[in-house]
Amino acid sequence: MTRRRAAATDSPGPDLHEAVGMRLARHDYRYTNGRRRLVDVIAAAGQPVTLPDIVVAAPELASSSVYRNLDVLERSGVVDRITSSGDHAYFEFAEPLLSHHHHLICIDCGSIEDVRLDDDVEALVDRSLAEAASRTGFTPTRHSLDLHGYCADCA
Amino acid sequence: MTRRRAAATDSPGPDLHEAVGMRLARHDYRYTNGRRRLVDVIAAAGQPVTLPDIVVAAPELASSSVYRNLDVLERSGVVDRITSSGDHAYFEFAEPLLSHHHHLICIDCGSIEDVRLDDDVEALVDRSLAEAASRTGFTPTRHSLDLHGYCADCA
DNA sequence: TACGATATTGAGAGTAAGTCTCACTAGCAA
DNA sequence: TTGCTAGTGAGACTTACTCTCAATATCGTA
Repeated sequence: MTRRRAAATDSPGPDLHEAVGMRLARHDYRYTNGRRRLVDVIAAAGQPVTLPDIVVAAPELASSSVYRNLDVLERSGVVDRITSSGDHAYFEFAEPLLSHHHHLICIDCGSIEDVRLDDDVEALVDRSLAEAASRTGFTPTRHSLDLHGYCADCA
Repeated sequence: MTRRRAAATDSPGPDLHEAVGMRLARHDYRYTNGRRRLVDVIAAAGQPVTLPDIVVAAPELASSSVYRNLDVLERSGVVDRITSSGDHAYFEFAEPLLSHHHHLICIDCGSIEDVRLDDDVEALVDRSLAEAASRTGFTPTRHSLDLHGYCADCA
């Protein structure tokens, strides 16, 4: 599979953990060893990961706890869940832990890569969407702009 | 739930069925009574529907056949599958049977509404994405631009 | 440091969306 | 009509994910 950027180090700096800890605390969650390990795995992957990816990278983590903690991290705004058409959901750090970006989703193998767009494109999209949403009484929290197609390996 | 447009009539014109039949034929699929009924239900809904929606509207259709036929319709380019974070996948007509649009996805109740954006915004998004994708060898087939947030009922 | 209250963990049972099987039926070509 | 193949439907099956509950880790307080 093509890695779109170099994998992070296995031990991310204290800033990431500090930011995650603050977000958890804001929601009255504890930053336990298991959650710290989970954050390490996601950081080390450097790309959206599935539950099997996580358990392979950290077999000492129980699946049930990983599912539960991914949910906790999502509620705390640490992680975003990406539901593609594949079997598993993908997880990656939410903004601003990871800068704003979008996804190239392979409709064949289900892999997901990140891409970034120009700021002015983002601004225009946000403005148009907000305008369209306000017409229906919808309160937006974020947008997701994904490109579906075939990755380099499956083309 | 807020309907974003009036429901279509229960009997869509022959043009829809003709277009669907042609797409199925192109993939060597037959346009059977069950598939025709399924197309009728999706057309009558006038919004993305889940499998339970379909079975409630047409109890004479067997779930297993509906799943199989949604798959056939998707392969034939008649229908698009929208995987939100809810329990069920949503289905709606693919382009050009339904004009290009995007989704307002409620992160509370999971409902999905359609919205349309200005053509120049769409063009810019397409250009930016195509450019970004080409850098990684990705071959795009379509983009999905969804806005996540709270619908008027859940806000 | 010790303690008590409580959040978290982990193994495994449970749930349910979606897929598969297979005998039967409908659709189509000749 | 006849024969061949695609499609159907009831229900078994798979499996991603959730729930349960006894055991354990965490944290505030003294």
